[in-house]
Amino acid sequence: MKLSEKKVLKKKEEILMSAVKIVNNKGYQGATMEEIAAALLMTKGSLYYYFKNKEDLIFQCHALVLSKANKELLAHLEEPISFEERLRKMIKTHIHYAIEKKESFNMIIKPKETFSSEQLHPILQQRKIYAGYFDQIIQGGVDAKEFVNVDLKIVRMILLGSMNWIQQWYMPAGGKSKVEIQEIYADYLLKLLK
Amino acid sequence: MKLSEKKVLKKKEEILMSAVKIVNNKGYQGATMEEIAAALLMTKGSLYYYFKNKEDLIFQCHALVLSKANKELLAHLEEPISFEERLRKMIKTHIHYAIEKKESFNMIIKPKETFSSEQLHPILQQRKIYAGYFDQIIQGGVDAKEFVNVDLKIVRMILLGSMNWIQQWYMPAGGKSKVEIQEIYADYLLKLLK
Amino acid sequence: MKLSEKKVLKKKEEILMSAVKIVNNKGYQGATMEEIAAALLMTKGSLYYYFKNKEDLIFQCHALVLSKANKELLAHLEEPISFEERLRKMIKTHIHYAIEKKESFNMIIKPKETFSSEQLHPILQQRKIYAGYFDQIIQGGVDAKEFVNVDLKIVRMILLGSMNWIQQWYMPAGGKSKVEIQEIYADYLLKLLK
Amino acid sequence: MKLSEKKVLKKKEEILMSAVKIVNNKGYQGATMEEIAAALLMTKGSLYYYFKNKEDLIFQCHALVLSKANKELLAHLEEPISFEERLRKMIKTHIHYAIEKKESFNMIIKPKETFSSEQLHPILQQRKIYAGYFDQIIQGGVDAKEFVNVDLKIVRMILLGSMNWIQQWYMPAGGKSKVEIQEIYADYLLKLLK
DNA sequence: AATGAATGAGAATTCATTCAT
DNA sequence: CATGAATGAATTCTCATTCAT
Repeated sequence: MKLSEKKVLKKKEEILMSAVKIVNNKGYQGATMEEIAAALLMTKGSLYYYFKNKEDLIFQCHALVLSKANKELLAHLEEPISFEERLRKMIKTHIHYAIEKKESFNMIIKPKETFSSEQLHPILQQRKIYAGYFDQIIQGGVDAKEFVNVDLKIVRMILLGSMNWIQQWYMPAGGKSKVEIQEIYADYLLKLLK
Repeated sequence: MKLSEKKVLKKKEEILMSAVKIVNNKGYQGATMEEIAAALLMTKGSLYYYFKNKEDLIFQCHALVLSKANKELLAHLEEPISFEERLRKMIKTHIHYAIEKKESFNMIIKPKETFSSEQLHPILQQRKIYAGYFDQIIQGGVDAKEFVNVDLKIVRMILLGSMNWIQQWYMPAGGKSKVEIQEIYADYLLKLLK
Repeated sequence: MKLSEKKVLKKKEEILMSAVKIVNNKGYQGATMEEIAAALLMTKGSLYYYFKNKEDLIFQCHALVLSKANKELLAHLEEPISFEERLRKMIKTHIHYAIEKKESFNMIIKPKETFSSEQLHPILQQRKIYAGYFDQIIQGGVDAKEFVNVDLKIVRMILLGSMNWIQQWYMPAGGKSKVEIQEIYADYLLKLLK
Repeated sequence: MKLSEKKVLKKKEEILMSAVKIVNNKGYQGATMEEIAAALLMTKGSLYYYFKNKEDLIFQCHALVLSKANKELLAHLEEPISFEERLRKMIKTHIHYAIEKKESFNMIIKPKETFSSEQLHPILQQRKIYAGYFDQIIQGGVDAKEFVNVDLKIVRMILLGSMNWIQQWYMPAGGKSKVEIQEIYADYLLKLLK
C-alpha cells in the first residue's frame, strides 16, 4: 500500500469517527453532510472524495464501530478464566461501550431501514458474530455446569436488551457511577444463570 | 362537548393512528406529511387543518400511544391478586405492546431530540408515570416479602430494557410465539426478584 | 330595497371597516382572509358570501374610504369663505385624515399594482376628483388674486405629498399635537401661494 | 480581504441590485425567491447560498440602497458653496433618486412592518442620518441668515414628503421633464425658507 | 485533494377558494 | 347565512450531489 493510500484511509477513519457522533445524535436523515463536514473543518464537497455518497459514509460508520467492538469482545472470550468471570467482563465491556461510546454504540443496535439490503447484510452478519460471543460463553458455562440450563437465545436477548437500555437513562452527573452500574448489572444478570 | 368537536377529535385520532405507523417505519425526518396524508387519502393541506405543523402532529402521536398504554397498565395494577401475579400480568402486557403494537411502542421508548423541550416534558412525564406503575408493584412485593430486597430503579430498568429490546429481534414467523415469549420472559425476569 | 338587502349592505360595510385596518398594517399580500374573518369573529368561508374574492374585498375597501374622504372635502369646497380660508380648512381636513384614519388613508394614496386594471380605473378616477377639489380652490384663489400665479399641478402635488408624508413620522405621544401640526403645515404651505 | 470574499460580495451586490427592482414592483410578500432568482438566471437554491433567507436578502436590499444614497448626499453637503446652492443640489439629487431609482428609493422610504425589529433598527438609523444631512444645511442656512428662522423638523418633513411623493405621479412620457421638475421643486421649496 | 458555487428534487407550510350541509 | 372541512397551487427553505478550478 502506498503512503498516499494510507493517508486516505486515515482520513477516512477520521471522518467516520466524527460522523458517528453526529449521525447518532440526529439520526440518518437528521444528520447533514454539511454538518459532518463542518465538524471536521472541511467542506461538503470534500466528503465526496472519500465516500461515494451519504449512504456509503453512514454505512461505513456502522462497519467501523462494529468491528472495533467485536475485536474487544473477542479478547475477553479467550482469557483463561472461569466462564462466570469472562461473562462478567463481557457485560462490563458492553456496558462501558453503551455508556462511554454511546454515539457509536447506537449504530450497532439499530441499523434500521436506513440501508439498502445489500449494505444491510454485512452489518447484520457482524451483529450475529457479536451476539455469538455471548452465546459461546453462556453455552460454555452451561456445559461446564457453572450456569444452570437456560434458553440460550432468550437469555442473551435479556442480557443485551437490558444493557442497551442503559444509555436511555444513564446520567454521569447524578446517581450511580459507571463502575457501580457495571457491578450491579453483572450481579443481577448473572442471577439469571444460577 | 359539541358534536362537531367530537368529530374533529375522532378524525384527529384517525390521523394519528395512521401516522404512528409511518413515523415508526421512517422516523421523524423520514416520514413526510405528503405520505401521511396519502395513507389517509387526504391531501397535505388538510393535515394542517387538524395540526399546527409536523412537530405537533408527531408529538400528539406520542401522547396518544402513551396514554393508551398507561391506561391499560393501570388496570392490572389494581387487580386483587398477589404482587407476583400482578407483575407477571404487567410484564405480559408490556411485551404484548412491544410486539403487537411495535410501531406505536417505539414512540414511547425514544422521544429523542425530535421534540422541542416544551413538548418533550409532558412525554417524559407520562413515561415517568408508566415506570412508576412498575415501581409500585416491585416495592409492594418487597414490602410484602414476596420479593427479595432489590435496587428498585435498576431492576425496573432491567425489566423494561430487556422487554423493549424484544421488538428488535422478534419475528412472528419463525421461532417462539408471542405467548411463549411472554411466559419465558416473565419466568426469567421474576428470578431477579427471588 | 328590501330589509334583507340593507342588512347585507351593513354587514358588508362592517367587514370593510375592519378589513381596512388589517390590509393597511400588512399590505395586500400580507393580510389573509383568515385574519380578516377572525377580527370579525367570522370564518373565512363567510366572507365569500359577501365578496367574490379577496381582490374584490380589498377593492371595495379602497372605494369606501375614498368616497368618504371625497364627501367630506366637498363640503369645505362649498363654504362661503375666502379661498385661503377654504384651502386652510381642506389642508386641516386632509391632515386629520392622514393622522387619525391612517389605515384607511393609506389605501387612498397607494392603490399600486395590486389591482387588475379594470378595478384600478374607478379608483384612480376618484383620486382625480379628490385632487380636483384642491385644484379648484387653488385656481380660484389665483383668479381672485388671493394667491400668486403658480404651476397648479406642481403646487397641488407638493401640498398633498408633504401632507401624506406626515403619517410616516407622526407620533401622538411625543412632540407636536395634531392641531399644532395642522396649523404649522397650513402656514407653511400657504407660503407657497403668496 | 481575500479575492474569493470579494467575489462573493460582488455577486451579493449583483443579486441585491436585481432584487431591489422586483421587490419594489411587487412588495415584500409579492416578490418571490423564484422570481428574483430567475431574473438573474439562477435557481432558487443558489440564492440561499448567499443569503440566509428571504428576510435577510430583502433587509440587505434596504441597507445597500440607503448607504449609496447617503454617500451621494454627503458629497453635496461638503461642497464650498452657499447654503441655498447646496440645499438646491440636495433637493435635485433627492428628486433624481425618487424618479430615476424609483425602485431602490421606495425601499428607503418604507421599511414597514416587514422586518423584525432587530433588523429594522439599523435601517431607521440610516434614515436618521440621511434626514440629518438636510437638517444640517437648513440650520446652517438659518444661522448664516441665508434662510428665515423655521421649525427645522417640520420644514424638513415638508421637503422630503413632497419630493417622495413625486414618484407616485411622475410619468417620463407626458408632461414635464425630470430637469424641469427639479428646478420647479427647488424654487417652490426654497420659498419656504425665505 | 479540496473547495466554492450551483443545482434540482423534494420537503414543510400557507392560503385563497370551494362546497356540502 | 354561516361554517367546517378539504383542496391544490404557490412559496419558502433544505440538502445531497455535481463539477470546474
